[in-house]
Amino acid sequence: MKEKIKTMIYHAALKAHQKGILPSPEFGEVEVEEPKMETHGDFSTNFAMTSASRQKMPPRNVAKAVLDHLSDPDHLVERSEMAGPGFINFFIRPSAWSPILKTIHAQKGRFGFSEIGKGKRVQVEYVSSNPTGPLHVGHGRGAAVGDSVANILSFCGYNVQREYYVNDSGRQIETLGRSVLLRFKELLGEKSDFPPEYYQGDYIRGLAKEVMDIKTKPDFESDEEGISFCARYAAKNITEGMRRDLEQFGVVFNRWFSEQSLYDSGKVDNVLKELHNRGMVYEKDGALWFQSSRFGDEKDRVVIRKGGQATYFASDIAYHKDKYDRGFERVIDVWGADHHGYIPRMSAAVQASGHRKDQFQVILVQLVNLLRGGHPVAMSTRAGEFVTLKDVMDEVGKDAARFIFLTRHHESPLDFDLEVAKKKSNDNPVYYVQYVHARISSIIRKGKERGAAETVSGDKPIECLSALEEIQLLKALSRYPDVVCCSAEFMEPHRITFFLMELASLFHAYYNKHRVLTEDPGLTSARMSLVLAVKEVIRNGLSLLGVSAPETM
RNA sequence: GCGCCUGUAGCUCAGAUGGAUAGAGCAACGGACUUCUAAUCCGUAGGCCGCAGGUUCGAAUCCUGCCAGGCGCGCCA
Repeated sequence: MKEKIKTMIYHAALKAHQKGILPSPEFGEVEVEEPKMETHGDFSTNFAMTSASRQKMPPRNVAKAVLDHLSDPDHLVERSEMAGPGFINFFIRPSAWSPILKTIHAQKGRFGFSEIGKGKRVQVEYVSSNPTGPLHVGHGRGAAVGDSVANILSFCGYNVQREYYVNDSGRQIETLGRSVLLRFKELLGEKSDFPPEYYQGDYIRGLAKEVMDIKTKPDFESDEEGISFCARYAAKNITEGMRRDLEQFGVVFNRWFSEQSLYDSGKVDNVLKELHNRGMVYEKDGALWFQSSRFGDEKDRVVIRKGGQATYFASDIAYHKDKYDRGFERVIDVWGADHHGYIPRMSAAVQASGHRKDQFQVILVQLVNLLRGGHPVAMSTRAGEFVTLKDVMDEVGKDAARFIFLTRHHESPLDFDLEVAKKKSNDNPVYYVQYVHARISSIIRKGKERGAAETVSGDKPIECLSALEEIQLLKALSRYPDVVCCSAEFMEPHRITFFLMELASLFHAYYNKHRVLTEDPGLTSARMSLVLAVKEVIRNGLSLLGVSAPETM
């Protein structure tokens, strides 16, 4: 609808120019918005104001020229007017909204899809938590955001791959091995001072017990062998646990990419050699530095330390190069907001390997404050005490957790209250939205019992949908494709969440005021068509968020 | 000290590319179930959009400076 209005304005301006009323043929982009106030119509444009200087005419004269040349072959507009300093407002004929139902019923679950991605290959990497401990709530938010962004991009015509980067190499893994080995030795009766820099959580003891089951006696040749065995065992085990938790959370990756594999295949060495050949690395103070400052970072960064070990950054350079080598045109990383200082150097690395700056984007996800009944839940990573993602899922359910994670812009901190998330009331937005789906499902069932089933084809006359609440619902449904598009463009799933809450609110209001199943078959059919469309869009939107749409509640 | 993010109703938050009189939910108060699911709805009230300047026809939105909070500034990950 909005697009049609844009076209109308453009054509009117063109015609006015041909008749010599508007001097310039340059119109710029025609912008159309939906005014907040009903008295300003259904759509409004500031076209006259933005092109006033170009046309060298007062805005109101430009507006008049456009208004005088509007043509409306589909008869969408009931009336149009000039307002204020030069706005042009359009009032849509109420019956012009209902054709959207036909589109929805024809496209079903694909309604709102688009081709803006043009099949472009894009990779979304998310969660990528170190395999040194279970996933906690913060990772859950990252998972929800990343997964939803991937869903949305895919829906908008991108060829999306979902990837998890496993940091299964380096010091932290060694520390993990040491931690497990030490607990293992404790189980064998050795006294130890467990160092504070080791992983403290109880799960380490659990892993040590499992190691004990495999190695019934301390038959490690050396500590080194023990560490390496425990490290490999623990990392594998923890990664498997993450995979299970994420699956329960509805998140499934196309690929789990091992950091270690980058070393094994020589890709880290290769990328450093390549950078060396191109003069982008240099030695200083016994270390090897990458010239990230040439690409906008505030200083150069070490890739090989004095002792000869590569930094995490070195494998990250190799990893990101590999992403582009695999053919991804766009790479999106979802990171915790505390890593934001890492963006400039990563971006520099991407540019250094010959890619455009805009081919690499990072979505920063802010932290989650876990509450219970308004009071903070104590969590200390150092002491290894934290509420895991699995705990939260088991307590509040997958749907509530995912939905609530997506009720905020990803860059604003989120209070997650376990009590609220469990509540089955208006406080809890997920049920508010899902309830719409269940209510409509119930109406459909009742309708079928009454033999109204065959009237639900969606192709029946729908002119009788003229109540205010019906027009509002139709307008909201018409907006959905635009919402999805924006959500994809800005990588902001919360736009869909908010849209769904608004649509749900409109539906509940409608439901309370009007009956769908009436004595009038024509009216009943039209209303069935409307609520079926609402149901379809609710399900459609929820699926982009990774939330289910129940038939009954 | 430098950099990034945030600051909107009592609380939690929306307001993309600047648009007209600032938007929800919660909490508070008052109403609505003999009806297709009350996990719902209707009504009332609530605001120097952190502060001060600037840019222009027009600013919550853009620029500058302050104030407050969070995060980051390693040859850690």
